[in-house]
Amino acid sequence: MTSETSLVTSAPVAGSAPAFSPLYQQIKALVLQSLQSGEWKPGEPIPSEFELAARYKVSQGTVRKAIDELAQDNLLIRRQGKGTFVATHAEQQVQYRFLKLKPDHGDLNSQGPAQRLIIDCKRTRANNDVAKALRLRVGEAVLQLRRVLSFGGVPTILEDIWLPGGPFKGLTAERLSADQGPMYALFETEFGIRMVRAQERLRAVNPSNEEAQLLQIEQHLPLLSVERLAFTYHDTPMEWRRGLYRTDTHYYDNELN
Amino acid sequence: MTSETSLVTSAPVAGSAPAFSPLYQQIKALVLQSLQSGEWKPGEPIPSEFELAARYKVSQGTVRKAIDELAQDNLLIRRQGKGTFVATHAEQQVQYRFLKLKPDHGDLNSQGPAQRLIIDCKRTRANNDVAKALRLRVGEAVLQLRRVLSFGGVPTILEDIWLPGGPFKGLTAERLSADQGPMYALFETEFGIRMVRAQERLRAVNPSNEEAQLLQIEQHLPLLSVERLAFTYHDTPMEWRRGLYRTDTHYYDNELN
DNA sequence: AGACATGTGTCTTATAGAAGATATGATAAC
DNA sequence: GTTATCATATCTTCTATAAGACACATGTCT
Repeated sequence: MTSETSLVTSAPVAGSAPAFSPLYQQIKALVLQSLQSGEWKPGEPIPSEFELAARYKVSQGTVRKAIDELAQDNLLIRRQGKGTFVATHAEQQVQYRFLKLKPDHGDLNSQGPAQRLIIDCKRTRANNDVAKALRLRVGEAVLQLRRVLSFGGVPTILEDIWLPGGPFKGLTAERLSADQGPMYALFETEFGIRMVRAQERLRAVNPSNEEAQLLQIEQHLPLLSVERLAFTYHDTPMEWRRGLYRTDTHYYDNELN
Repeated sequence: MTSETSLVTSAPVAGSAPAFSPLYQQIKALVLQSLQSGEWKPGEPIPSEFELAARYKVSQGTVRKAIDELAQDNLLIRRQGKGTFVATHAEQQVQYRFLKLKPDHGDLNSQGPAQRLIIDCKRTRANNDVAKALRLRVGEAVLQLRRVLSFGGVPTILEDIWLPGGPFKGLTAERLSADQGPMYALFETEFGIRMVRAQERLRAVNPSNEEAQLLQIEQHLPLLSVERLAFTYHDTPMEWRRGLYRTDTHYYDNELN
């Protein structure tokens, strides 16, 4: 253990502000810290519930409740009999966890994996919009890339992606092209950055001339514009992207509850 | 209690099929049944955890876990100190629970409540698509209605809605117009039907001439098409609707995790 | 108005056994 | 001897129970 982490007891100091939280929430925060610090890496198992209970000097049940919530948020994955693992984007089953586009007929992977073509990849400076989204100052170094995703040979998604230059120092078009598998998986292994959640804003738009050409479609075909802000731990934005989806052969699937 | 509901013990009969489920899952199913049967109505409190524990002859902790999951699914709402309540669409706070459209600036309700204009309301027969979605036979009676939602006086959403004729017998345009508040709230109070979850499929489309006129927009403005299938308890589809959203002044908001 | 009681859900601990996964060692078959 | 199979041990998460303290809401009594 790195330091003595004293936990606030459930009985707050009399007369003090109501700034206390349940034990299991504090445990949750501590586990989150270990996740963020990289003590346990994506795909690896974390210590067992009893180990953690001993480490934090609480009961196993309290650790359980903390882990339950983290598993709920898709930060951890429980596997009975095996252990609890740090979630990753590199899993075969849940590839493209954030991609909600489905073909009208069949399955996304029915025609083999997606083909990825990188159109452009350059370092540049954050403009107003990008800076605000990524919480940078205007003019700070950012990495910008543009790519086309094709399914079964048909160009379906055009994406512009902006990444903060600091955390992603050393990312090149070659590195991206060489890699198979999802981009978010590469971010984990190469840069230690895990995308945890994202917020998307959808609109119907008409493509520009250039965009229509890249997708090999007529310009009058409306597209689904998907602006996505992706976050790492502690709600830190780490990627901003804008995708243009063809929705004449696919649809964006969403569950409400 | 209506009948003796014998629970399967955690030790299944030796040699039998592995068709058993945890106790709390069985409790969850029983509670669900009471919800569906209308024993506890939307907005009302359900019995306390200890009461339910006594009723089902299990411990309070087991009931708790069952209720936790139902609360997770938004079927119940827990309020510390007050009780656990059947979720409803009639709440002030969570009005329009299934509407994910947000204005670019400000709040949906900043300019007062939505204005609703019913364009059409007629009984008709299910065509192929509607029948399949609502699990009816082609030609069965359905209720079809078309309406326009305006925010701050600006027509923003055009919706076509199909409802199964049986469960919604007696629904008229007058009844709909008279009612303030969300449609789903009226469904609860007047027809005892609670929409529990929904599935949406989004596309970018060009409006037809008629659709553009109803929304008072140019026909070249692309719209977000939102097909929604809404379910009651036990995954029974009870409504199919197709909305056309203006997304030049609003956006469809979605959280991924 | 304040103090108190009561009923609700919330949190924490402790104990015990079930169920899934995996390694190890004994035993049988080849 | 080697390989296959089975039983066992042990580790993990999962389920269930019980008890007590705490927090929140809402009364009732003083």
